Amino acid sequence: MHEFFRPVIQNALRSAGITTDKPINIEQPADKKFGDFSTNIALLAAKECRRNPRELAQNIIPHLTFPPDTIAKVEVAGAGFINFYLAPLFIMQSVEQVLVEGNEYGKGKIGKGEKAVVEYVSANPTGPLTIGRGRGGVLGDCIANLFEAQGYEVTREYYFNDAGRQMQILGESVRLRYLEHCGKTIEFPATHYQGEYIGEIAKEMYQDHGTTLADSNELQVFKKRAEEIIFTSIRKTLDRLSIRHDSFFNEHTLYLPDEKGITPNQRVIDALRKNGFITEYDGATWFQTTSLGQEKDKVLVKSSGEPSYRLPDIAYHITKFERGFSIIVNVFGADHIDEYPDVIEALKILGYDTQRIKIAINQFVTTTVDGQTLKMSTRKGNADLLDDLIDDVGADATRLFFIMRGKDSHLNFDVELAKKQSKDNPVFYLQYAHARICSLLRMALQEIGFDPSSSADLHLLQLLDSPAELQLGFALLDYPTMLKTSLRMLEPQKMVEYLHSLAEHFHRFYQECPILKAEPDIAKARLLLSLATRQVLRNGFRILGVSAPESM
RNA sequence: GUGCCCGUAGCUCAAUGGAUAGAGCAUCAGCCUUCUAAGCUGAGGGUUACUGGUUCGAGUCCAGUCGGGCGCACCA
Repeated sequence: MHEFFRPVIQNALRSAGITTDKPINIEQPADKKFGDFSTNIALLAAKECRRNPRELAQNIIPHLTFPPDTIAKVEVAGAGFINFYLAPLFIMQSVEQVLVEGNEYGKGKIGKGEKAVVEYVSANPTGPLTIGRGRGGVLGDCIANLFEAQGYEVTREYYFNDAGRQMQILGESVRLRYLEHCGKTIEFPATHYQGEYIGEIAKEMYQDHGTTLADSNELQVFKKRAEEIIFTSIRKTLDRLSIRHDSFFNEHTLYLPDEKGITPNQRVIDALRKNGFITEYDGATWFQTTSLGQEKDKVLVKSSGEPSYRLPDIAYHITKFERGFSIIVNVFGADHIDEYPDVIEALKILGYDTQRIKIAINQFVTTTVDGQTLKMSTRKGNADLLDDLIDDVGADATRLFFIMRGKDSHLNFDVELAKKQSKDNPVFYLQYAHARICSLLRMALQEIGFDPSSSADLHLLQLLDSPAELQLGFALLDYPTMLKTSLRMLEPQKMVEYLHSLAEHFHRFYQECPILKAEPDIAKARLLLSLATRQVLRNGFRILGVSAPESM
């Protein structure tokens, strides 16, 4: 809709002889009495034109030329806003569009021909997924959906590392527990993984191998088995939430030499060195971030000769550029907040267009059970498990609760609320609207033989003109804009809010307007409006990954 | 100490620099012999943590203060 107004206003400014370099903003006033849309261009341009904003607005209005039957009223209000009121006919014609386009309604083409990569979860296989990871997973999945809805070719990627120190400790942890099963007395270090799952893996290995592995100091067998089991469990958990990935990128590949015998990691070092950002001291190789104004240099290669995580991380991002992605999105939790600035700096030095990289950071999750707030704890056995939460409240509530707050807000996950089968629970509020429409349509088929697949009577929608109907119709035509806004902000929460208000508009319409008892043409028109609402709810639910129940 | 995020109704949270700061829950008052009341309508509830600044206009941007969270490894 914003694209509908912008050129018209642009032309009006020109023919009114007003020149300004200010952007033409199209807003949707919070209060409907200020119109369906408004622009503040007269306020912005007033200063450089040396004119009173209201007077300027009055001068612009006669030059606005809209297509017929689209705009009902244009007026100047407040300090100099120009407010637009849509014609009822225009609104209802837009509703027809919803029904014509169906599942495709709302989708855009701005990403056509562009490749985007969205990286999320990326947990190393050292233990089961925690609730905190779940939030990032759902956020990433929804963001990927938003990109797809605008026509991007999206790769959903999971970056992991099955080498490295943490995995070493994992193997060691399993081995120690295994030795316990073999009857040995061991000392289990506090630095190792404490979770019960370690013992379970060890037990399985004991059952398969007896004590035959006890004398070997070889960690590999323990590590391998642990990795397999844990990765399988992670993917199972993600699957329960319909979180999927197209690509699993193993950090290990960055340690492998190419045809010329050079590893991607080494190439990064070489390139940074050529630019004068590599120094060596204390036996290690450093990224000289002090010359970028930071307090300390950052280790790229440890004195042991192994790269630190930072180096492959840079190399990894280079592969994203080399693989032709024009948009690179990274989703991660607040605990990784310090991770990306160095990567960005390095990429900038190496000449990559870092504007293409978008970072979505989600703040932490606390859970409330029985009014008691529990804090997430890491690397202890008592971290809250995502699987337990899904068991408790179900996949739909888990997904929706994770994204119903802005990603920058700390999320307080009220487990009791998520379980409630009542109106307090936002999941039910949304799904109920959908189920209610389904029920209505079933009844309509029975009572008046309404055929939802027929498009013959679409024009009847134009009969509708009550406030409740028009507001619902307006909400429907707002959907494509919301999708774009949500993507621009990398914020699926906007969609949750939108769908909530859409459901609200529907419930009000349903309350105020009798449907099956209305005269036949009106009844059909209202059923079509309901059908369009159901369509938009479904399309929105698909973006959020929430199911659309036919009855409740 | 320092980097990032947050501070808005009793609670959980909204508000692309715009108009009288909004929802839900909770509280109170109404609406079912009628298409799902898991719904709708209405009322009360605010010095947007504080102090300055920027401008036609600030919850929003800038500086500082006070609170809370997360980081600040030759772990990832």
